[in-house]
Amino acid sequence: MTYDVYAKNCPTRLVLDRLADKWALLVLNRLRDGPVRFNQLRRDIEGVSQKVLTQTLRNLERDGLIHRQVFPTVPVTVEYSLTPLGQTLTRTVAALAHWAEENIDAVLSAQQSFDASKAGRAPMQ
Amino acid sequence: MTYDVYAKNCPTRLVLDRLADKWALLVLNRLRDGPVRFNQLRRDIEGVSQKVLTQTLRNLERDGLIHRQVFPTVPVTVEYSLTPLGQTLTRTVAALAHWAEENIDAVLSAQQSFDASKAGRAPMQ
DNA sequence: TATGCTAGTTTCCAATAGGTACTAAGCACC
DNA sequence: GGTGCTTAGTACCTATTGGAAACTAGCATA
Repeated sequence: MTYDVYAKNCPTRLVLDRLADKWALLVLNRLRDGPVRFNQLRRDIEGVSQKVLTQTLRNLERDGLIHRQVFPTVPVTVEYSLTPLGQTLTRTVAALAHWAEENIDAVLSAQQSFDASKAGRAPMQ
Repeated sequence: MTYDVYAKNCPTRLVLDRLADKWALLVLNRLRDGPVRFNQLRRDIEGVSQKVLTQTLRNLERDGLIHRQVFPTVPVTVEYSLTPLGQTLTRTVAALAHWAEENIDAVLSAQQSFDASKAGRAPMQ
């Protein structure tokens, strides 16, 4: 059986939904170089709240993309790392982040000329 | 100057925000093979509402990723196509969609075993 | 005893997203 | 003249998201 990302209710849509998440992409990319602890992720990925980071990690864990390991130290230590499945994703995710860094200038200037040409009109919603 | 996707307020974050959007990814992927009209996109990408598709297309146009061409036919025809900048993205986007189709089975079984192991506990929020 | 650490969980509230549905414009067709 | 087509714009209303901040647990340190 073949799946089709364009089809409604197709399971691949669920996967794409998960991947189409800014925080999830940043987390996956950050885990490329090895395990990282919760608060380290929180510090590295600026702007993510504790609650949302927890939710993101839980979702990624549920999807089998990352592994959560608890060390009974004091205070407790929790390390997150990529699973083999997650590792198959990182090449693509890194490419996306890399594209963003490479092409940001082109995007910003496109936005400026777009906004300039639409100046004065009311934006939608 | 180098950009850092992990930094708050970094412009690359804006780009990643835009790409981390299910509908945007589906639209970009759908435009790979050539120009497509508005209602054709609406039919192909099941589940997207008119309003959201319009917003998505406007954002992608603003970012310089797609081109909007109006033909003064009756009724009016509007064709969307990838810009050269957008074309540099399609390889990555297609890889993401392809990954989703390839690894859906692994993800679904991971979800099932995760849910089974957590059965009975209350979910967060 | 009080404070702090990690890794969350929970509650409350505000902002945003998104769906439905109505409207427009301009012409072809019946 | 009324209806329909395409591609929107807009209003209304609700559902979901997401932030801030307080709370938990268990133990170490001062």
